[in-house]
Amino acid sequence: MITVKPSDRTAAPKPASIYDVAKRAGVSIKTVSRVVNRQSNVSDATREKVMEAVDALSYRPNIFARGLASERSFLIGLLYDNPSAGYIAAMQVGVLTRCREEGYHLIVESLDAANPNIGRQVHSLVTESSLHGVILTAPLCDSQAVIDALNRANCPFVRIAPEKHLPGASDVRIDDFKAAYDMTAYLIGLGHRRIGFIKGHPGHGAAQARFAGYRSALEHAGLPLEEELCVQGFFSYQSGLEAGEKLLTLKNRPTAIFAGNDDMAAAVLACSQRFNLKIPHDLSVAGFDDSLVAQVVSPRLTTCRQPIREMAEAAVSMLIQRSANDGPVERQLDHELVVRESTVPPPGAT
Amino acid sequence: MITVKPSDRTAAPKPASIYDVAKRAGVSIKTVSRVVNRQSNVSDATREKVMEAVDALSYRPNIFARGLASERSFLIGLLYDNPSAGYIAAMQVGVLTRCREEGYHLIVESLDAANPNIGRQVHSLVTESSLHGVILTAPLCDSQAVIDALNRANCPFVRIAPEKHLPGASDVRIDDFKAAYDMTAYLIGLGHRRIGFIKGHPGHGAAQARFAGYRSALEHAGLPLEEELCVQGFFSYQSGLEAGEKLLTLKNRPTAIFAGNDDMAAAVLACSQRFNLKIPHDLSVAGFDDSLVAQVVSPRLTTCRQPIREMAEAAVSMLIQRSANDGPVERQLDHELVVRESTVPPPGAT
DNA sequence: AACGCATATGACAACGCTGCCATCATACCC
DNA sequence: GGGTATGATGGCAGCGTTGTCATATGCGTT
Repeated sequence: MITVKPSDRTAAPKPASIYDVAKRAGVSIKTVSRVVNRQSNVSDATREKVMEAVDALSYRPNIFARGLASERSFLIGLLYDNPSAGYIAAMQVGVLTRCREEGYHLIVESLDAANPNIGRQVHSLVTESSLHGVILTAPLCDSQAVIDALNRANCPFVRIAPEKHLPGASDVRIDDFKAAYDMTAYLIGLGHRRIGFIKGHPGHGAAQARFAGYRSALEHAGLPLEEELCVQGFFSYQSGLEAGEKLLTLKNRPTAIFAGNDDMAAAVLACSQRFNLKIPHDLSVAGFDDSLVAQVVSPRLTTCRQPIREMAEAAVSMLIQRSANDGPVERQLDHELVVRESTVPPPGAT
Repeated sequence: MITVKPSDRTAAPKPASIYDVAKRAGVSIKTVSRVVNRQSNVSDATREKVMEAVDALSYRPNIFARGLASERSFLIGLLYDNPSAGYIAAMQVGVLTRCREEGYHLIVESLDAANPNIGRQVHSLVTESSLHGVILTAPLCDSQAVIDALNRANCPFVRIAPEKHLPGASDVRIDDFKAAYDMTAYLIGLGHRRIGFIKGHPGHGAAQARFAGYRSALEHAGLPLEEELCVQGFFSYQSGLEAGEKLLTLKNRPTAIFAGNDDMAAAVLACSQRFNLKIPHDLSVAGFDDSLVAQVVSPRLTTCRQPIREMAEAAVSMLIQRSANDGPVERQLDHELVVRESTVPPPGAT
């Protein structure tokens, strides 16, 4: 019942080669190569002829021949180890967008950051397919072994939203400090005076920066920093549950809780049910990241969006423009406060 | 402040080539090639010598040279167009696992299924990099243009959980009929007698199969199929909201609702709040897919899991084993009923 | 001893492209 | 008018591997 037309299968579908294009355009293959690679020293007339032939034959250079003959592989590697699904998906979209625009292809590899052989794995992966550059996401981007291997292979790389700072690395990130500052200021603006904060994993640079932003905003508003309102979390749902419990059992409980990421904020939501608190009426909750969770919990979370897609695009651009011998670079993109239903003025506010 | 040790950058990191291995093992490069490709007609002694050299030098064949010289590219393509994030991530993990095991690499491309040029895009992508095979996910896997292009390029492909049936395609899927049957039977087993069903998008084979499974389970249990309990949805959250509304305003409302996918089930959860129904106490809700949503809503959804990872692995295996000239193949994997907190016996049950 | 046959190994071209160098024409300078 | 910079183009080797074919070796048969 399911069949294939034999004709579909028999034809040998050889794509057009550079020879075909050269013949059709009446030039040498070398000239075709020049045009295709946008090199100079080709007359406009010739370029046009070649372009026409390229279009007519739907010619696309063979990536293997290209990779073999030149140092340029037109291959970007995306390396990750088991990150959040939404995160990697959003990133990949951004990466692919830019790759397509630039005629690059994307090779994806998932690695185990805990594997002691990780450095060797990365090195052989990179050299064997002479990747043009690689993009690293958490937690791989926080592994010194990976960075070292990449440097050893002289392979440019960019880390996206790394958590720790690592010497010799190029990064794309947002300003976590300012983002947390903005969120806190927004909550203060709503009228909140007692704002709880759930810290992220200590040792993660981003977690620290966010906490610092929170403190700074309080300070600027002339609000005291209260010890009991700042509890330690570890970015996990579970840790958010425990932290939320701590905050909500306080005699003088906060009117708003700002969690270091969305997972922990979602945990606070779940937790508050047990305290019979209506969100946002009795308690405002804010998260960070604008991950998928933020949009599917009820009420949806006010949070701070990292422009993952744009960050990924920026990373590819950096990779394509830069050479391995440039020094490390840091690039910061704008975050965005996403106000949803989980935050309102505190109870009793005018 | 951020610096790179110069030594890290200067070394030219040429990976070992087949020549190095041959020299070290004292054989010709051809013999090395034979060993590496697991071909026959190599003596055990020679094989061992070569293997040792390969290990010592961490030799890995250059993918470009390989792809250029042979028909085999060791490249698997994963094509998709904007699917759910969790879905694509889970799939990718499975694909990567098998690829790694078999020494293949993964190239990912995101395409626009609606683009009229899609066929040409796919064709040139496949031929230019002579992909060994490609894996298609929804909605690309339901595009006849894509299938045609692949067939034209003589490129093997496997579709994962396709929604429509398409002639000449190889598929990996679960038994949607049986899965929906099982879920319905489970609800009946809990004591439910009035079970609402929210249908998926008409025209999607899976949606139809699920509805058929639901009906069949009712029938086997001697329960009547009631028109008013079966409402049309379209797999979207929004459609689930509307469908839920319809079901919950019924005079004789169901004690359980089985939605054709998790998104619609999550919508029923949200919807039931407005009717002041406590889930699961007043109403049991079941979804389908075990997508991320199912785990983050509260209460977490009872649902039916598609083993996406395993399906992806199976797809890669099929691609590696099969040649383009084999006919299309269908492979079915086991689903799994995931019972969580959203389903309990109906109110008033013993 | 001569032959056939299977098994093991190597020599060499080819894959499609780019890098390097050579060539040729043109334009400009003193 | 001879010399020299500059732009446009082509010839050819070589990238690291595999496919094809040739060769060598060992063994059983007659």
